[in-house]
Amino acid sequence: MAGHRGKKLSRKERERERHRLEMLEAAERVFVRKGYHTATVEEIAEEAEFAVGTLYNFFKGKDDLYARVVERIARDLMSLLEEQVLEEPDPDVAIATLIELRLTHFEEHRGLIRVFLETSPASRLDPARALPESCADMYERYVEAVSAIFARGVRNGQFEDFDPLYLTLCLEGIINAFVAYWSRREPEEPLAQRVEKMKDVFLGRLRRQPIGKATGGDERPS
Amino acid sequence: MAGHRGKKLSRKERERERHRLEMLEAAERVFVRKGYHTATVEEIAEEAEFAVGTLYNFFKGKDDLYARVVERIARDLMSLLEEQVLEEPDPDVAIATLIELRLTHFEEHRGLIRVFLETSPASRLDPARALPESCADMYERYVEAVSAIFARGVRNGQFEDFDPLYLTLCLEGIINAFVAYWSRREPEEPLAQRVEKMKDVFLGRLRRQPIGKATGGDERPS
Amino acid sequence: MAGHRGKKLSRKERERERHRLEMLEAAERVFVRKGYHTATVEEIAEEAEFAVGTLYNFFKGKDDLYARVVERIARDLMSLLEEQVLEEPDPDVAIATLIELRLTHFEEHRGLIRVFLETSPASRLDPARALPESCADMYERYVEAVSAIFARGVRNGQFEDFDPLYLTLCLEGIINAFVAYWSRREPEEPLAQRVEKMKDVFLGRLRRQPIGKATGGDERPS
Amino acid sequence: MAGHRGKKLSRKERERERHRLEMLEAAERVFVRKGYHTATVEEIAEEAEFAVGTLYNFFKGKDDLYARVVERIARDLMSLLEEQVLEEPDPDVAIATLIELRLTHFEEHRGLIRVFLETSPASRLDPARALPESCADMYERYVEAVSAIFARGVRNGQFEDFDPLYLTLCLEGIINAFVAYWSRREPEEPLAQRVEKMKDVFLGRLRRQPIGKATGGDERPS
DNA sequence: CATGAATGAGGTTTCATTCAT
DNA sequence: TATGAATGAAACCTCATTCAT
Repeated sequence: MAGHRGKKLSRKERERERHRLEMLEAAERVFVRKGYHTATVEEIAEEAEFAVGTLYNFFKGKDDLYARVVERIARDLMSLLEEQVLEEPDPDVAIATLIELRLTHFEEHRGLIRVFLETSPASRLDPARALPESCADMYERYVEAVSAIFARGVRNGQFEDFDPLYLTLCLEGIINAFVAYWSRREPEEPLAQRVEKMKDVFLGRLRRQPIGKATGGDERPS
Repeated sequence: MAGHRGKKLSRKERERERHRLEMLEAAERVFVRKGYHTATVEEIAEEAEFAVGTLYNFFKGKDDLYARVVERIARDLMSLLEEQVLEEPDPDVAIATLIELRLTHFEEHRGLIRVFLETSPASRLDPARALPESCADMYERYVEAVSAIFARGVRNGQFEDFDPLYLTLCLEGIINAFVAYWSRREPEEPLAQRVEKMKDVFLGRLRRQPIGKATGGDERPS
Repeated sequence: MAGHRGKKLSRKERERERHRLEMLEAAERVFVRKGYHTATVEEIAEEAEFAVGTLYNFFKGKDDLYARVVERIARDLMSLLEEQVLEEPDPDVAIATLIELRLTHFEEHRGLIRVFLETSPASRLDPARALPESCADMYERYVEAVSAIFARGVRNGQFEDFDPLYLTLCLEGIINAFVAYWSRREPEEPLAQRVEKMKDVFLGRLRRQPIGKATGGDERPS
Repeated sequence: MAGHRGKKLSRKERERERHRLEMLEAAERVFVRKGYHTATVEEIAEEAEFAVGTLYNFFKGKDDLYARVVERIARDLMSLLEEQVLEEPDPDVAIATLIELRLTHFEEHRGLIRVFLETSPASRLDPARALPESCADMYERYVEAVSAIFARGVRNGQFEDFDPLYLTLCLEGIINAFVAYWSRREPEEPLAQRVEKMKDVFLGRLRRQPIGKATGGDERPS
C-alpha cells in the first residue's frame, strides 16, 4: 500500500514536472519569436495550451519564466560540456568537440542562446531580464573551463603560446559571429560543413606547426 | 523682403536641425540607459528638454526615433571607415586602424553600437526594432569593404591565406567578445592598451611569419 | 448493523464538525490579520491545514465563510450575554458585568469584533460583506436587551433618567472608542484595570448620587 | 505681456487643479458607494468623466488616490475645528459647537469619515489603506485639541472632574455610535434635532450641577 | 470527503500617440 | 512650432472557484 501511494504521488509529481517543461518550451519558442518585451504572457499560455493563471502557479511572473528558460538552456549546455568536452584528454580534440557542441546546441536554441552569451551587458540594460545568479556563475565556470583546456594545450606545446583567456574570448566571439552570419542566410549549409569550417578557421591557426611546414609556402585552402 | 525671408527660414532651419540633433542625442542616451522597450518617449522628451508633442513634430514615433538614432551612428562609423581605413593602401595598417577605430567608436556609443552589430537577428526578434533598409545596406557594405582589405592582404602575401569573408567575421566576433568582456570589468584598462592587445591577438596570428619566428614565439599578452 | 452504522456516522459527524470549527478558527485568524479582501482562500486553507477544495465542501464560498465566522462570534457573545447579564437582577451589576464581558470578548476576537459592531454601515459599503440576517437580528436583540436593562435601572431610580436606547448607544460607542484607543498603545494595561476604568467612566456618571457625594468629587482616573 | 503670460499659465494651472478636485470628489463618491477594494479605478474614472490613464497622470495609483481623498476630508475637518471650536473661549460652547460641526461634517462625508476615526486599526488590517502620515498626525492633534478644551472646562469648574483624554474618547465614541445608529434608520430626524440630543446626552451629564438642583429629585426629560 | 492543478474574468497600471491651445 | 493633458488599448497579474482523481 505504501508503494501504491508512492506511485500515485509520483505520477502527479511527474505530470506536474511535464507541464512545467511544456511551459518552459512554449515560453522559449515565444521569446525567440518575439523577444522578451514583445512576447506576452497570454501568448506563451496559448502556445503551451494552458490558461494564463496556470503559468502563474508555476512561475512567479514573466521575469521568472524568462530566467528559468535561459537557466535551463545554460544548464543544458554546461552538462554537455562536462560530459563531452571536459573529459577529453587531448586539448585539440576537446576544442574541436566544443565547437561542434556549441554549433549543435545553438541550432536547437536559435536566437535565445544569444542571451546567455550577452549575459551581463543585457542585464544592465534591462533589470527585468537580469539573469539568475546561477547563470552568471555558470558563465564564469564555462569561461574558466574552456580557458583551462587552452592552457593545457599551450603547456604541452600543442597550441601556440597565447593567453588562454583571450583564446576563449576569441573562440566565443568567432562562434557568435559565424552563427549570426549563417543565421541570416537561407537556406543554409549543412551543420556538419559549418563545423568543419569553424574548426579550420580557429584551430588551423592555433596549432603549432612544424618548421618545415611553415616554410612550405602555398598551403591555400579553397 | 524675399531675401529677408530666405535668411529667416535659413536660421529657422538651422535651429530646427539643431533641435533634431539634440533629440537624437537625448534618445541615444536614454536607449542606452534603458533599452528600447523600457525607455519611454516621455523620458526621452525630458532628457531632450522638449515636450513629448514636439518629438512627434520631428519623428513619426518611437520606432522612427530609434531607427534614426541607429542610422546616425552607423552612418558615422561608415564615414570614419571611408576616411581612415579604406584610403589606407597597406592592408596591415588598414586593419590595425580599423580595430582602433572600432574600439574608439564603441567607447563613444557604449551599449547602443551593439545593436548595429546584431542588426538582422534583432530585427527578427522584434519587428519594432527593425532597422531601416539603409542600415542593413550599410552593414553589407561594411562587411564587403573590410573583406576587400583582407583579400588584398592575402593576395599580396601579407596575410595567411583564408577566406576574406571569414576573416571579417572573425574580426567582428573577436572585437565583440573582447568589448563585451571588458565592459564587464571595472575599472578598465586604458583604451590604448586594449587596442594594442586586440591588434596582437588578431593580427599576430594572421601575418605570414618568417621561419625563424615561428619556432621561437614568446609573445605573451599580459 | 443499523446501530453500528449509526455509531459510525456519529463519529464521522463529530469529526466533520471538528473540521468545520478548525476552518472557522483559521478563517478568523486570517481575516483579522489581513482584512476581508486581502485575505485569500488559499491562505485560509493553509492556516487550517486543509486543501482549498476541502473548504468548498464545507462553505459555499469566501463570502459564506466570512459570514459564518462573524455569525459564530456574534452567537457566542449573545449566549454569554444571556447567561451572565440578562439573568442578573441588579441593573448596576448587570451593566458592570456587560462591560467586563464585552472587553473580554473583544480581547479574544480582536479586530474582527469590530465588524459586528459596524454591522450595517459595512454592509452598505460592500455587499460581499453583508452579514447574514441572523447577525442583523442578533444585533437588534442585543440593543433591545441592553436597553431593557437601562430602562429597569431608570425605572427603579438607580440610574439617572435618560432614554435607555441612547444609553445603550453611548455605552457601545464608549466601549468602541476605548477599545480602539487602547489597541493603538503597546504595551497595554492589564484587562482588569481597563474594565475598572470603563465602569468608572460610564457608570460613575450614570448612578444617581447622594447630595453629599455630588459636591465632593475627587474621583480622578489616572 | 508678463501679465498676459502669467494669466495664461495660471488658467492652465487652475484648470488642472479643478480636474484634480473633480477626480477626488468622484473617488470619494465611489469609495463610499463601494468600499476601497470593491471600487475599481475604472469606475472612479467614469464617475469623474475622465479616462483611466488621466487619473494616473494625477495620482500615483489607487492607494494614493484613496489617501488623498481621506487626507482632504481630514484637513477639511481640522480647519473647521480651528476656525469654529478652538477660538471659542467658553468650553461648554466649544464642545457644543464641536458636536454640531462633527455631525454636519459627517452628513457631508457619510461613510468615509468613519475611516478617519478608525485610523490606525484599519491601517493594520490593510496596508494598502494605510493613511498618509499627515492623517495620523492630524488625528493626534485633533485628540489633543479637544482634550485641551475639556481640561479647561474641568479646571474652571464648569465640567465634572474627569480625565480629559477619557472625555474626548467618550465624545468620539458617542458621536460615532449615534451617527451609526441614525445612518441605519430612514428617513432620519432632521440634523438640528440630532445635534440637540447629542448635546443633551453628553453635556447634560458633564456639567457640574448646583447642589440644590441635584437634590431636586425628579428631573426626567422626554 | 480530500486534494490541488487548472481556470479565466477582472483588476491595476503603463505608455505611445493625439490634439486643442 | 511647442506644449502637455487626455486618451484607451493592452500589458501583467490575482484569486475565487471548479473538478478530475
